[in-house]
Amino acid sequence: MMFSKACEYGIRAAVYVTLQSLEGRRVGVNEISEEIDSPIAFTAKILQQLTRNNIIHSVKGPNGGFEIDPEDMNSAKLSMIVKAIDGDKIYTGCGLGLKECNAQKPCPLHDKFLDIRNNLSTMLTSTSLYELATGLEVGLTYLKR
Amino acid sequence: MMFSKACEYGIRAAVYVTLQSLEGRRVGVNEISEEIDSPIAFTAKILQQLTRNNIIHSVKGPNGGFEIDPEDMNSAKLSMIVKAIDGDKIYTGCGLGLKECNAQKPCPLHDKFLDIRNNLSTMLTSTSLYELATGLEVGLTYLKR
DNA sequence: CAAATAAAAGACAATTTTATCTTAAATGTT
DNA sequence: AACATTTAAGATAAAATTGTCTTTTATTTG
Ligand code: FES
Ligand code: FES
Repeated sequence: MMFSKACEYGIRAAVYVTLQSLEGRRVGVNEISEEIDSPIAFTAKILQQLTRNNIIHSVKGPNGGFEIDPEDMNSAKLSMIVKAIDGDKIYTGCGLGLKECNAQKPCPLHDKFLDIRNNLSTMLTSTSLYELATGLEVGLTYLKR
Repeated sequence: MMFSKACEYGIRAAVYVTLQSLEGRRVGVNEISEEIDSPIAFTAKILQQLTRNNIIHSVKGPNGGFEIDPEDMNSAKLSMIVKAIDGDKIYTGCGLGLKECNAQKPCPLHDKFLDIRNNLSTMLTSTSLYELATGLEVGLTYLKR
């Protein structure tokens, strides 16, 4: 709706990886997709994207899996995940679908849309994986239902 | 990105119909899709939806076309179009894709997402077709580029 | 080194969204 | 009444997104 399905899974997966890395555990695709209730093979693809974009880190072989360096948890923002998976149309696209959002030749919704989009953008660039994982840790939030 | 393509076309079409109805002109699908730069047959389908939902009015036959009663221009809000075409997942869906947004068992993004969503929702329910058409009328905004 | 494990990569399949085309129904004009 | 015009409806088609399956590559362990 706001994000693609791939992006939703990507965020949930990244948050779960963060939570587990906080405990020093590396996690595999099977566990991840189980815990965030997502299609496993599709989730694997998405984790690959996150890895290629250096948002999380992967290790092959026995006892391998995905992890995120605790040092990076705070600097890893939602905006990075969204950009890696959905691209930046959410930041640069016109709300009414004109080629590009352009203040010189704005669509009728431009001003109002820009407002919303800036809110969203600010939220995404200021929210870290660490922040999201901590709510989970204390049982206040959920990644599946 | 935020709205489906169908919804984008729907809003642009509705605004164009409003603009023309302001001048007392009824407009056909061909002219509409020309003026908003959208695929014609697809646009026709979308206009059907808007008509079925009583957002605009259609007249068949020679000199027929689409129009909106000037009395309705102010009460016709963007939220109606979005709801008619994209449904209400934009209002009730969870940002991270959990079955439904639910404050009792919130996803990690719930609070922040709700904020954005409320902004968006308020914007959509308070913006009328009339308001959007007037900007166009005076040449400040555009429906195609 | 061989075997087992786990991610990476690539081909393929299903579903949804976007888009087109054809026929039918309604309405005004001659 | 016949005809032209224009929306409505329904059947298809194309493209994009979502999802699966198989093979390859890297790494650990015995
Ligand atoms: S031009 Fe449409 S949102 Fe800026
Ligand atoms: S539960 Fe996810 S947005 Fe409310």
